[in-house]
Parts: sequence; structure tokens; C-alpha cells
Amino acid sequence: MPELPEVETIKRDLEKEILYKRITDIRVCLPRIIKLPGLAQFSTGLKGKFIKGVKRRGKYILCILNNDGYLIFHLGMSGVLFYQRKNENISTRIKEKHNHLLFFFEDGSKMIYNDVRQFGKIWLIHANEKLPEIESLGWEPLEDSFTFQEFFRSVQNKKGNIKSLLMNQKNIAGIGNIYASEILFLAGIHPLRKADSLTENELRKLFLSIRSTLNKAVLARGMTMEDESYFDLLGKPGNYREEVLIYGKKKGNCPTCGHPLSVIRIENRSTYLCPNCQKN
DNA sequence: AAAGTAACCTGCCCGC
DNA sequence: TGCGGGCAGGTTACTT
Repeated sequence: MPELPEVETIKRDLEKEILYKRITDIRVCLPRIIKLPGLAQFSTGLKGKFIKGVKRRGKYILCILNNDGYLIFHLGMSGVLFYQRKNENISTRIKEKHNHLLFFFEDGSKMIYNDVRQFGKIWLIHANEKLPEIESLGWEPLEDSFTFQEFFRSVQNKKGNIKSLLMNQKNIAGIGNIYASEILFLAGIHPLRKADSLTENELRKLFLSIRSTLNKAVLARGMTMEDESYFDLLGKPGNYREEVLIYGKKKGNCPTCGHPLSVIRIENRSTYLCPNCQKN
């Protein structure tokens, strides 16, 4: 499911719904998704704690506990977090058999981690502990410190195609397969263009496109496609599907010039483009 | 050093 | 109706 806008949406929902609620119990149905620490320490480390803050870094959600430890989620391809108030049930197509981890709060509410494909990962670490996966992440594209100068520096002299570079989390964190296509289309740049062949002008367009595409998608609360594999914390779909430019429109036409869109494969991922507006 | 492939999983859709 | 192949929002490891 989740790229930066979807993860940011869940982060904001968590801030609204679960802060300061004490965790009374944990149920782990699929131990494999917990990467750190062991199963027993995971449960005992969380029982009696509460979450006092939530951050996002790339596609990771970091819950700060009252002992300054971190409960960290990466939702993989199909991970979903659901919050249910007491005696409340969310009506979605999410199937119970894919509930892998449950948090029970003192007020009778609960939070469920559901993940069909089981690619998601969860960690519980101490205040002074670091995760290499997070330490190695690149720029946060929506932060003020990510200026055009920094973007320029992070792209110049890089070999390889620009789409793969945009999706490389060590360069910029949070862009996945959907938004890479959207960003490059808006910038009018072919996804297979070599990064080091882009002119400063093109890079300026691309930089603005990263910012505006992601900002727009955050405002829309992310993208829910036909398969409905993404929902926010309260089970509502994201509205970016009303605004999506080309992703998923296999037989669609370019919203700018009307030319039929095409789909190519880059690193084995479907990549949408308009061959007329995005010349290689 | 970069580019390709397989692996980790389940489910759905399509063609035969 | 059933089966096989391909595909799905991610990441990592291993090979050319």
C-alpha cells in the first residue's frame, strides 16, 4: 500500500486517536513480522506503556513511548493499521485472518495490524537504539531542509535511470511506485532518462513536481485504488484516486495531450507514462 | 558500479 | 470448473 502520503495520513490519525492511551495487552498472531526484540520482550516491553508522540521517516511510522523507546512500523506492500473504539467495528473488506498484531488499550479500544502479504515489519527499540534501515534513509522530500540545491546535488553524477533514483530510499525517502510515475509525468520527464542527462531546468521541474505531487496526495489523504488495499486508521479510503494523473490507467489517455498512455516495466515494476509528453 | 533477478507472501484476474 | 501465469502500493540479497 503505502508511500509517503499514505504513511503520513496514518501518522496524523495516530496522533489524533491513540496518544496517552495505556496499552493493557498485546496479542501477536504472526510472530515473524516482529523483527526486534524477541516475542516475549516485545510484549512485556509494551504492556503498561503508552505512546506520547508519533513521527514519520520515509515510509516508516515511529511511535514514541513514554519510556522514550520506539515502536516502529513499516507497512510493506499491504500492511494496514486500524483503530477501533470500544464496541465499534469498522466496516471494510479487511479480512480477520490477516490480523497479525493487536494492541488493547485501557479504555477498551484497540489497534489492529493487518497485512495480507506479510511484508510489513515491526520493531520495538530502546531510546538510544538505532535501526540501520532508518539511519540510511535519504532526504525527507517535504521538509524545508530539502532545497533544490540539495536535490540537485543528490541527482547529479548519478548513473542509472531517474525513476529508479526517485524510488531509491537512500536518496529520497518515501517515493514508491505510484508517485514515481505521477511525479515524472507532471515534470514531463521520461522515467528511463539517465539521471545525469537531466538539465538544470528539467531538475527544477522535477523538484517542484516532487513537492506538489506529494503535498497534493497528503492533502487527499493518500490513494486507495480499486483493490481497496489501503485505508486510513479509521478505515476510510484516500481521495487521491480522484486526482491521480496516470497511474493505473492502462487504457487511458494522457490528461494533457490525449495520446494513449503506455506502461513499461522498470526493475520489474509497472511504470506509466505518456510517450508524447515524456520523450526519452 | 549498475542493472537484473529472485525471494519473501497471499489473492485476484485472465486466458486456456 | 480448474489450473497456471502474471500481477499487486516494498525491500533485500545475490548474481551478472
